[in-house]
Amino acid sequence: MSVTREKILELGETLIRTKGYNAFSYQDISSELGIKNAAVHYYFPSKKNLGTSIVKTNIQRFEEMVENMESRQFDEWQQLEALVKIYIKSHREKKKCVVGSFSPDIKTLDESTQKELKKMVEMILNWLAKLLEKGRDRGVFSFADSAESKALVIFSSLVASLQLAAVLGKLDYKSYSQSILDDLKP
Amino acid sequence: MSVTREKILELGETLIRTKGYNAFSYQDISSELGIKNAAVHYYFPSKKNLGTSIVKTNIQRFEEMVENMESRQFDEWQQLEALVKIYIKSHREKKKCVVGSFSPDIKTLDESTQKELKKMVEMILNWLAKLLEKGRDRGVFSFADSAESKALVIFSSLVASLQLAAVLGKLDYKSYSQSILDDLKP
DNA sequence: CTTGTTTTTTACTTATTAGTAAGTATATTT
DNA sequence: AAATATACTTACTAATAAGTAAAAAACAAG
Repeated sequence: MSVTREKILELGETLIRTKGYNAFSYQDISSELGIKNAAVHYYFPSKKNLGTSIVKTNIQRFEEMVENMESRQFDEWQQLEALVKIYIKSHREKKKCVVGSFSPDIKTLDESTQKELKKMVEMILNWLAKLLEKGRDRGVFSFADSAESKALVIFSSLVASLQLAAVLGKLDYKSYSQSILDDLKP
Repeated sequence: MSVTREKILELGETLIRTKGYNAFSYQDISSELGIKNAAVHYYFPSKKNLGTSIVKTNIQRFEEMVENMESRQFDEWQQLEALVKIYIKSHREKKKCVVGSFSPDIKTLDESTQKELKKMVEMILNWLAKLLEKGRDRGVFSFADSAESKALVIFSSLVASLQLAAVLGKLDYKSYSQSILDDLKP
C-alpha cells in the first residue's frame, strides 16, 4: 500500500483525536505532509471517505489485538490491563480515543462512518462484557450488576476520562485508571 | 434581558449539544429564529463569545441547583439522584451534556471558553467528591477508592454514556444509570 | 524508447463561514 | 417634538472549506 496513503491515514487520525472531526481540514493534512490538497483527495475522494477508513482501520487494529491476546493466552486481568494501557498511552500522547473523538460528532458524520463507529463500539462493549463475565465466573473479578452494564460503565469512564483530562490539564491518570481496575478486585 | 438574546443562548446550547461546537453556524441560529446573521452578532459579537456565555449560563444553573438542594435539605442520595436525572433527561431529549459536547473540541475553543469549561468541570467534580465523602461518612454510600477517583469515574460514565447512547441508537439508559447508583449501595 | 499506469500538481469552482460597516425602524427619554 | 439609545437589516468582505478536471510528472513494463 502507498506510503502517502498511510501517512494521510495516520495524520488524519491524529488530527481527529486532537482537534476533532469537524475542526480539521484537508489543508491541515496536505500542508503537514508537504503535498497538495488534491493529492489527499486522490487517496480519499471525500472527507467522509477518510473518516470511515480511519474507523475501519481501528476496528481492524482492535480485532488484531484481541486475536493476539487470545493466541498468547492472556488471562482476564491481562486483557483488561491491555485495554487500560491503550488509554494510558493515549493520555500520555495527549490524544482522545477514536470513539471519544467521533462520537460527539456522530450527527454530522456520513452514514457509513456512523455505521462503522457503531460497529466498533458494539465490538468493544461485547468483548468487554464477555471478558468481565468470564473473569467473574473464574473468580478473578467481582462486581454486582450485569456484565453488560459494568462493561458500559468501564468503557464510558475510559472514553470520557481522556476528554476530561484535556479540560483539566493535569490529572493523575495512572491512579485513576488503577482505581477502575481495583474496583473489580474480589 | 432581551428575549432574542435568550433564544439565541438556548438554541445555541441545543445546537452544540446535538451537532457539536464546530459543526453549528450562526446561520443555523438566524434561520431557525427568523432573524438575520448580523442580529446574532449583535448580541454575541463572535462565536467564541457565544460559546463562553453558554458555559457560564450552565455554571450558574449548576450553582443554583446545588443551592436549591441544600436549602431543601436533600440528603446525599437525593442529590446524586438529581444529577443522574439531568442525564436521564438529556438522554430522553437526545442531547449530550454541555461538558461532553465542549470537551472533545477543547483545543479549538477560545481561551476564555476553555477556562470556563475547566471551571465547570472542577466545580462538578469537587461537589460530587464532597457529596460522596459525606455520604460514605454517614454510611449511606459504600465505595473502595478515594472520593475524588470515584467522583471522576461516575462523572466520566455519565458524560460518555450520552455519547455512546447516540452512537448505539438504542440503550436502556434507565437501567444503566440505576447501575451507577446501585454500585454505591452499602 | 515508448506505451501505459499510477501518483501528484495546477488551477480552478462552489459553498459556507465568521465577521463588519452602514443604514433603518422602533422605542425611550429629555 | 427632538434627541438618543436599542434592536435590528442590508449588503457586503475576506477567509477557508470541500471538491474537481485536466495537465504534468514519475514510474514501470514491453
